[in-house]
Amino acid sequence: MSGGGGGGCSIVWFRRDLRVEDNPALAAGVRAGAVVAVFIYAPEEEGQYYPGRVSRWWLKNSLAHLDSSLRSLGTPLITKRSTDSVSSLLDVVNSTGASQLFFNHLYDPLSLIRDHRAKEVLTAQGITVRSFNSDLLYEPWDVNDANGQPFTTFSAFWERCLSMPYDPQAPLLPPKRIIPGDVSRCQGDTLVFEDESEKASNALLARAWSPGWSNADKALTAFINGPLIEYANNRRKADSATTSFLSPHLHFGEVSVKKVFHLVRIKQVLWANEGNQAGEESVNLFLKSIGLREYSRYISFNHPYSHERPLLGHLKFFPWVINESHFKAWRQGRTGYPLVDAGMRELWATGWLHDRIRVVVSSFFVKVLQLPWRWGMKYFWDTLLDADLESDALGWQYISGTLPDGREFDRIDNPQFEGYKFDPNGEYVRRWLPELSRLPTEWIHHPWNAPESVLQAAGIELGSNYPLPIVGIDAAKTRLQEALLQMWQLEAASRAAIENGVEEGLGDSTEFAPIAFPEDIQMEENPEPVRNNPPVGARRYEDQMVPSMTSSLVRVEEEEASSDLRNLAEESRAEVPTNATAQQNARDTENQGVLQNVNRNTQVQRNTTVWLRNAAEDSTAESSSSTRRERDGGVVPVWSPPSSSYAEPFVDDESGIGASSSYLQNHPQSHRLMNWTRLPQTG
DNA sequence: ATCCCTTTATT
DNA sequence: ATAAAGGGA
Repeated sequence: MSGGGGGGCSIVWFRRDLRVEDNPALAAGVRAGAVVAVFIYAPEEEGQYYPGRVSRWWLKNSLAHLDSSLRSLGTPLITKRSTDSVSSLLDVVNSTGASQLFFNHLYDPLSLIRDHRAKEVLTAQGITVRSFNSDLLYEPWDVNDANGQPFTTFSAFWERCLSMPYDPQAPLLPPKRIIPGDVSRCQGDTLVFEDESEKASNALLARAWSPGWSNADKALTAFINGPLIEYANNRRKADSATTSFLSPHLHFGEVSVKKVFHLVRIKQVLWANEGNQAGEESVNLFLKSIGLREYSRYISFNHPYSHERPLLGHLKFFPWVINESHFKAWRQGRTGYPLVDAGMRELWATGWLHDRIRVVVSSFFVKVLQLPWRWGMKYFWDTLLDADLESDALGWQYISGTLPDGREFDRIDNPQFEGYKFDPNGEYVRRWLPELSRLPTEWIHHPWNAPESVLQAAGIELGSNYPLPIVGIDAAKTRLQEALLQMWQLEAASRAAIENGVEEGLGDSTEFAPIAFPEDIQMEENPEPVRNNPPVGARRYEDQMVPSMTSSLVRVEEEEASSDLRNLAEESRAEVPTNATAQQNARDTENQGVLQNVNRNTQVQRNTTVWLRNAAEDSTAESSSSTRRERDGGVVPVWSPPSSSYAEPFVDDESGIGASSSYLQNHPQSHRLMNWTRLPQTG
């Protein structure tokens, strides 16, 4: 039972590194001898962040792809269904006699804790555990400023990454063959990632996307040899298919960032030699987006609560508008702002959104609707094909103005102006909002200003087949000013209370009473009183209008409808207009009929939310010296209070958000993780 | 050169 | 919002 002696095989534990190329853990396993390749599916461990439907679809396909690659190299992928990854690992150890465990690092808060526990538990069993960097150019603990401190702004961080004294490791080749370990006594489980109705909803995804590491590799090559050179010019257009479309591949580690970086750099040198300025600029911009992904891991590692709490403390005092019908209107794309609505419908229909539009819809959510950003983040999590906790947390914190270098909080982006910026001809809006398709470009981004005659000619009746703005921009500005005033007052009061040593009651109770994500029931019930007139062609007008379909897809869609009837009672049923707007690239059109049903996982989420909350609360600790060093279930990274910075005052006035002085000094509640690097790290 | 205006980017 | 960068007189 000791797990075998020195001669045992190695377990390679796959997680979000679903590739055989440039996979250090796999390479180490192969080097050490016989390999047992394992994937453990334990979504309940993710708590509130149980993966969404489209994300699970991707995972399913990616695993199948990996399995067949591994088989062709000599060994199958053993899959385990679990609620406790670590005990499943122990099972595999015991049934295979493995003596070593190899895996690649992850940096989200849950993985940090779980992986640390895995190391402790397996090491205690006499297993040699080694872990590697496969997800980043540089490990977070290797990128520090001149004082050895972590960076607190992106640009400084990225500058440093680009000028590190040593290059990122060169990508590893895939193994030529793998000696299989003995898995005859190791029971694998068949993993189920979707139920019947989800299967139907997912049917169209495969037309637009090909999960799997070799497909990721093809996508990378295609991008580098194609759209990359025009990236700088095109990246501003909401509608163009000129982004890399690598994000879901990257999320699951189907392609290694080091390889991306490496290949893109080669192009850069080439273009630099040719004097191709635009090409170089494009490379820099694309690499920057890779850098943001790196930074998201960096932030997550250094501030493992960043998916739950604002990095700048004062935002915890912001009086969010708890308005579930606004939340619903946003999700359904019925806010009355065409660019926002088009984006939300594309998201709903396809699980995909251009980065620019992500900014537009999330900024609208936070600044105009003033809904709690975590709701929006959770919805992204549930609906995005490339849902990624670290990236999404960074994105939402940036938008919310809760990063030292984020947008200023009192700034409101006007969707009307952004519309003309990112979608100057209104094509994007017309594609996703068929009810506005006949509106002239002059009014397409602000129909509420359009003369009655124009609206009539376009078949639009505001408030009926397309909503009036649910919140006016001016009203939003006013409310935002008031809310900010209130926020600063509360913050000041809390600070005073702490300084007087009264007790941190005010601060802490708010801090740790994050506004709960609405329960699904609450979300789905109380159907909004809807518009009186169905849009032309709509058959169930109480349901949401969604994007137009290509005619070739309508048939599939209708089959889907019948198999999905039980969802009619819920909100998330899509109506399929019959007017076809075909054309454009496959990715855009072929996705369109895909339906989203958010929160299928109610049950699971309810049962498991507690885990996450405990973990987060404990690890974030109070804004005073953390004494909580242990908790149920295992060892966590040990926290240490910021040392000298404690005497420093908080930000002194409203201008503090963007203040240039040290973030950590101004925000001592943001603990640094002190001794993580002391944990066994190899590779 | 210098000023003034426009454009662009912001994680 | 704002600051930096670019362009034109």
